[in-house]
Amino acid sequence: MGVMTVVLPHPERDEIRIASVLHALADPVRLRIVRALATHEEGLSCGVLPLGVTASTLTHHVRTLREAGVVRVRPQGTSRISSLRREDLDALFPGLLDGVLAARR
Amino acid sequence: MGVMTVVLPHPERDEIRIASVLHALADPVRLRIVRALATHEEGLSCGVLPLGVTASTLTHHVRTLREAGVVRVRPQGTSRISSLRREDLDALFPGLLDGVLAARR
DNA sequence: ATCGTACTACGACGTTCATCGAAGTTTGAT
DNA sequence: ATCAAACTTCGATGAACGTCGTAGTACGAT
Repeated sequence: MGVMTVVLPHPERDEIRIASVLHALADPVRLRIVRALATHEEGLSCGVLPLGVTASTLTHHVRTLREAGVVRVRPQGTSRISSLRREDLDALFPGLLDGVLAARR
Repeated sequence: MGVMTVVLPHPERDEIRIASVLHALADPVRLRIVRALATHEEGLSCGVLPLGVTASTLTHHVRTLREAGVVRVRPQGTSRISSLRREDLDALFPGLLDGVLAARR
């Protein structure tokens, strides 16, 4: 019975709050995810990344990013394709994302 | 016996880590402090801000910001003057601070 | 020397968080 | 109809966090 396919809730642009975004970005694993997504405009299935956490932990992190408005997630087959919400973030907090990504290491 | 006056440790610019900075900024009270400091180049005693937390909680927040490298704190009389480490942050993460401050509300 | 102000250290408390494993759902391929 | 792969949900666990109150230290003024 379809529960997995129930639409994934994403905040509208106006609902994105800076504190939530910062909290979402303030975790090493999630930061690595964001960096990876930054180099894959098309989006990608985070499961392919070598993050060193279990699948259920990854689910938790991707949900945190999605609910904060940092990533957009769309189902594709048995996978979920995540992509950075660059336009929204740049519009709301111009420079923030670039600043984060500029951090070497 | 001077314990209060023992130098306040600040990370060098090279020691500032993006994850720590983001974590430091990801709290409503600390974000209000940073916003206030952004409009006071000279720095100010955070105790004067209407933050709605006790003095000991404020100490905790200012220490978090200082240890992350977001603010510089210098003793002055019985007070501590905090100021934003704008140069360091802009050099390390160009745009980040401006992006955070650009967030309306 | 005393006092008030500004801040800190310490300990406690409840909450949130990152993590995992086990069990379950969905989808696409066989 | 079966099966495997990708992901989710649930519950548990230990760590980190924000908050406070109490007690204490440092400094400036009286």
